[in-house]
Amino acid sequence: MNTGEAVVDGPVTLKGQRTRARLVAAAGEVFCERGFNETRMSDIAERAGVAHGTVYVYFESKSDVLRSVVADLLADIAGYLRGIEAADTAGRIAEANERYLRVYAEHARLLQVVEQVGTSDPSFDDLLSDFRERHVQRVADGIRRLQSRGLVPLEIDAEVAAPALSAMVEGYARHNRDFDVDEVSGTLTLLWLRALGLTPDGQPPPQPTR
Amino acid sequence: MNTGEAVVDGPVTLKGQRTRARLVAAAGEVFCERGFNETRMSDIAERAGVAHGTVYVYFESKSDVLRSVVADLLADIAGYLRGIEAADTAGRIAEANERYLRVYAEHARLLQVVEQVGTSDPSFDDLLSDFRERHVQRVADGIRRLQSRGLVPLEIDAEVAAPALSAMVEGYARHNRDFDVDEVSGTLTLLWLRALGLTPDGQPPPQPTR
Amino acid sequence: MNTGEAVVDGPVTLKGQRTRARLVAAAGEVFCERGFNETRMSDIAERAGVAHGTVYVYFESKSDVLRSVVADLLADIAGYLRGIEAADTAGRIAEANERYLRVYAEHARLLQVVEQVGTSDPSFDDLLSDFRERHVQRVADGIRRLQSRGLVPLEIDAEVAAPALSAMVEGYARHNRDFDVDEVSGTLTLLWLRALGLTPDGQPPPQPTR
Amino acid sequence: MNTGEAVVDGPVTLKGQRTRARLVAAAGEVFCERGFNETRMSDIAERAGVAHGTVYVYFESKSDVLRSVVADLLADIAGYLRGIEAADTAGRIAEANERYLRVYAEHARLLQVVEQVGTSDPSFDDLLSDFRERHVQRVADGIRRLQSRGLVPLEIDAEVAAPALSAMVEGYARHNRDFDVDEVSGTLTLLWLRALGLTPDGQPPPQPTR
DNA sequence: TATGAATGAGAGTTCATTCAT
DNA sequence: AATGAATGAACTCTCATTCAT
Repeated sequence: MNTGEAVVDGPVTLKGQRTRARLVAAAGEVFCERGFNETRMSDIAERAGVAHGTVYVYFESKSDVLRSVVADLLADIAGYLRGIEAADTAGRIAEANERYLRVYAEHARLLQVVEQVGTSDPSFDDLLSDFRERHVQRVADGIRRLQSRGLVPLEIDAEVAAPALSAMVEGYARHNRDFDVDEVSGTLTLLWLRALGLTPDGQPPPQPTR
Repeated sequence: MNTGEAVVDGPVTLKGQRTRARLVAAAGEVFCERGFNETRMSDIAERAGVAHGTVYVYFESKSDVLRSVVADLLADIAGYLRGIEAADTAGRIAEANERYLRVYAEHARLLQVVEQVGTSDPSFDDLLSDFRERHVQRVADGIRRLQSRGLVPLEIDAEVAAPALSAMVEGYARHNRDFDVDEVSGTLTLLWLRALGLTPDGQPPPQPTR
Repeated sequence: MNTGEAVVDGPVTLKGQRTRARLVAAAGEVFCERGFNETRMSDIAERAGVAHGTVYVYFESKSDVLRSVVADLLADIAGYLRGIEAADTAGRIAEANERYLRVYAEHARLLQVVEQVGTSDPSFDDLLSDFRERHVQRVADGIRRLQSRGLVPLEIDAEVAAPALSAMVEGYARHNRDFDVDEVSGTLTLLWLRALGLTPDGQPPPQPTR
Repeated sequence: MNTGEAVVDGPVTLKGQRTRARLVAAAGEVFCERGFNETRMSDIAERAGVAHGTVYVYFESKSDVLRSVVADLLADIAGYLRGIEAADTAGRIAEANERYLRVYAEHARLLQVVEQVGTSDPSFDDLLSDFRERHVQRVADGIRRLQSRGLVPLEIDAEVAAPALSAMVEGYARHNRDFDVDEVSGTLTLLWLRALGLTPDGQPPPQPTR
């Protein structure tokens, strides 16, 4: 005796859960291939191997499908960026950048699609903005910590530098199709460190005169 | 009966030229407000104060309207970025960044819309990519020139640094609504210079030991 | 495997009978609240606290559910109208009208819904027409009996008066939401009696000259 | 240079006005034949001899089409009921009833359809209720006038009698398909007059003793 | 008996585009 | 050059009904 709706509560049975998962996966693929507006609900259904109407058993609308896809996506990305293991400053920055490039490259197309939708649906814009904002704030905190330790000059405004450096890495990944992470992440990290006044080993450069 | 088509040759009469101009201006506005997909041809016509069908006197399709809008836009931006006047390295970089931030901020929404369309129509993607690529190449040339003069270390890969630093500035402008150019352009230029190993006066820092 | 179908034979077990009864009751409620077309099978199921598919264990279609609801309804109404106890003519008419008003008011919404469906499904139209026709014929018989006893003038066509006076009472109830039966039934009966040429005590008025 | 929408302002050209009129006429026919829910927009278009989408040039939705049909209908009916010419009381009542029966019979099916829709869309219910209420109030005013002239006994509550007698006539027409107006209107008027205590010549009966 | 996932025909609605005037 | 009526393909979403479990 279950009066709840699958759309709201999620599927109850194992079969239902599998179908829903297939749909989310299929939707992710098709959105990447065709973009959001150009994707038909029937494309998603077909890709998942179910009937047209089945999509509406699990989702309320096409936007709702995308929302589920994005939820999975952001959770995936967040997990990927967590757990930096390097101990020293330069190593941590290098590792963070490398991971960012890697995960961004992997999901570039889908992120682009979400941005596309965000242009006309603010809720998706918010989703990305919030995610990015959290990331930027972590970076800003890191910069301020380095400043308090005297490793980064105070003349650098962390509130500007954090979004700027983040944008540098994200923007590189965004605008360069199929780059080799191993090749570019070194240079990007180098730029990042120098911009903050750190040497490649994470130390401030010797400053004889100043 | 007129042998030439207005759509191809452009309007002949003064009245026609004015109508066409009104339509392009109206389209720019409406695209910014609603995005491309959400804009109806009738919205454009209404905003321009003409009948629905009149749009097709001047344009072949909705995409064609956008193409005209974008042509104007990119020409405008290109003009804006041209003619840097500062003489020294740091000043030129500062001026370029400031102009970029300013023009980007002014047209951010429209650029975003073009990108949105680019997601599903490669011709618009190309338009932006080519424009950006030309900009990036100018930056890369600049970096290489500085390297050849010994002002920027050779360990920096200009082919990576140029798109990265460009992305830093563009990305900052993209993700920060309504920032104050005067406030941030200083920090961004500072980061740019330091990243390349230049001091704020455009000189390489004194390097006593190395 | 059971040879008899529940839908045709009615539920066998006590549990089944209870579920079916719950469904009919739930359907009656929801039909009243939303109308037939606007009611979803799932609304009925939900209201009855069973799964969507369960409705089809007991009913063949949505129309079939309504048919069951209507069967209950008409039986209920018929029972209500039966067993007039008053002995004299005026009293019988008054009692009949009062009961009619009362039972109609109670079930007004559901009757309206059945009529709504009758607009496109003649079988429901027939259900109501037959029911009404039986009622009208009883009234016509009564009028003719009064005419044969000389209490109602022969110039009144019983075949017209019966449906007309019935419609007067039904129509009053139909078009006046939440009227007070006790307040209006007196006037309605008075009109009815006078129309037939009877005084409030059920006697024809003294007719000195004619 | 017309920026208004046809849907709101009505068609500008003669051709448009004709098409709109054809659509309203066609819709009236099809609604009568199939009922509202069972009528497809394409049925209306087909009947009017235009393409599917053309309906949406003139109407916003299926309900909007019905609204236009009803507006025409009620205006037509109101015109029909206006302009009673008889001079004496009984004649006026007879004429009013006859006209009502005639116009109701003519539009019975469409009125039924509107009522059907009213079941789930209160705005249509209101349309009919308001129309009926105005009619009833005119009747009530008439009864009160007769009472003030001593022609109708004060014991009759005009607020009940008016809707009741109106319902008698409407209800008769509603429930009897294809009746002959000339045959029944006499009896109905007779009942109406007697109910109010008037003789067929519109005078109160001689009341010797009372 | 009961469940709830799955189906798919079908409806209303949208809107870029065409075209007669 | 301009109009605005007309088109119709295409799309999203609904929901009664079926069926495997």
